[in-house]
Amino acid sequence: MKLTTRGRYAVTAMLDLAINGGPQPVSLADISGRQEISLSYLEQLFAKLRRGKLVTSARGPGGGYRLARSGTDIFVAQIIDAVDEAVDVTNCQGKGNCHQGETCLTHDLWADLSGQIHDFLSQISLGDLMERRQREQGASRPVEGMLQTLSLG
Amino acid sequence: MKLTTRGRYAVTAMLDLAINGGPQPVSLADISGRQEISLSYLEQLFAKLRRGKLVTSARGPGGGYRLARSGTDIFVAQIIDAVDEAVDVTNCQGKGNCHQGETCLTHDLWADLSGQIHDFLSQISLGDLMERRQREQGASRPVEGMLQTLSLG
DNA sequence: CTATTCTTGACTAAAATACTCAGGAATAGC
DNA sequence: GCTATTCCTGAGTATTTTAGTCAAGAATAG
Repeated sequence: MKLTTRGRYAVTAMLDLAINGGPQPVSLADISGRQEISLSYLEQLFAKLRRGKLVTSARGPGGGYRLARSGTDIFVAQIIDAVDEAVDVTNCQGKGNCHQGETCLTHDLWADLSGQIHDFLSQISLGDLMERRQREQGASRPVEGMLQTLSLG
Repeated sequence: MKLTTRGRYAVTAMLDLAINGGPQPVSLADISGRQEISLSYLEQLFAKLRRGKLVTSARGPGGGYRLARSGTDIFVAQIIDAVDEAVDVTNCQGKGNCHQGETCLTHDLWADLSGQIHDFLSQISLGDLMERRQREQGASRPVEGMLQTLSLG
């Protein structure tokens, strides 16, 4: 699990899709305009999102991308996984040839740690993010919502 | 909150310090040898860790670094914060001049998200990691432990 | 047909990462 | 005081990643 700006772009774009899309597909040009992400960069990201089966595409005029399934069934971790291939956590490339075993232990440890983060992000769906967004637009009050539903704040 | 290999190096090095250190300081050369991290790179990392008041240093022969306080009081989030300066999450540099307000919303959203991860990593101390390590060495059984104490698995 | 939109691959500029190198300052032990 | 050890700092550098361009093509709605 890596946490970079690319993942942020992808989550943002997917959320745009969840908000502005529906039965009709949304073109990358639209997302590019709204979110100020370069079209070509979006093309790269959506190629990966499509391979990850998170979106489906329709070519031709009026075409674009749709969520492959309901936003309540697409999770932040899945989006990040699709665009940010996992880091190789081990120095020994998983061969386990770190001499005293101690080195490898810290590697396992880090792998577990990022596993935990992964689990955490697997609990947050696009639906959650949309829900929270609406609540904020109504009340113009920050945070809350998600923090509570996720019982971590 | 960024999650990169640099942070991993830092956590690994700090854990090495927690395990192999005590009243006596540990030299970077030792850590370098054990963890196979280049000495010069460690020097850079520890300069930041020292500025972050996570370690104290002693020069001269027999010198090295010590944890600035108990391992149970040093948290993974603090280590990562010390070496990986936070990302600027907004496109608008916090000016709030994203036109329709919608753009800014997704930014806030991501900021919250990484805030959550930050909170999460703020719950894991070096002490926890050491404790878990011992449990594993004794029982040679993976994961468990931390997963439960953190009530997230 | 034609304009639109996805699809792909190759390429590139800029930034970040993971280092190296060189010198200096402090200090413990002789 | 000398010397070896260790931290400390800054500058530089090779590699990788990121973010983005460019060009050509395929599908399809109208």
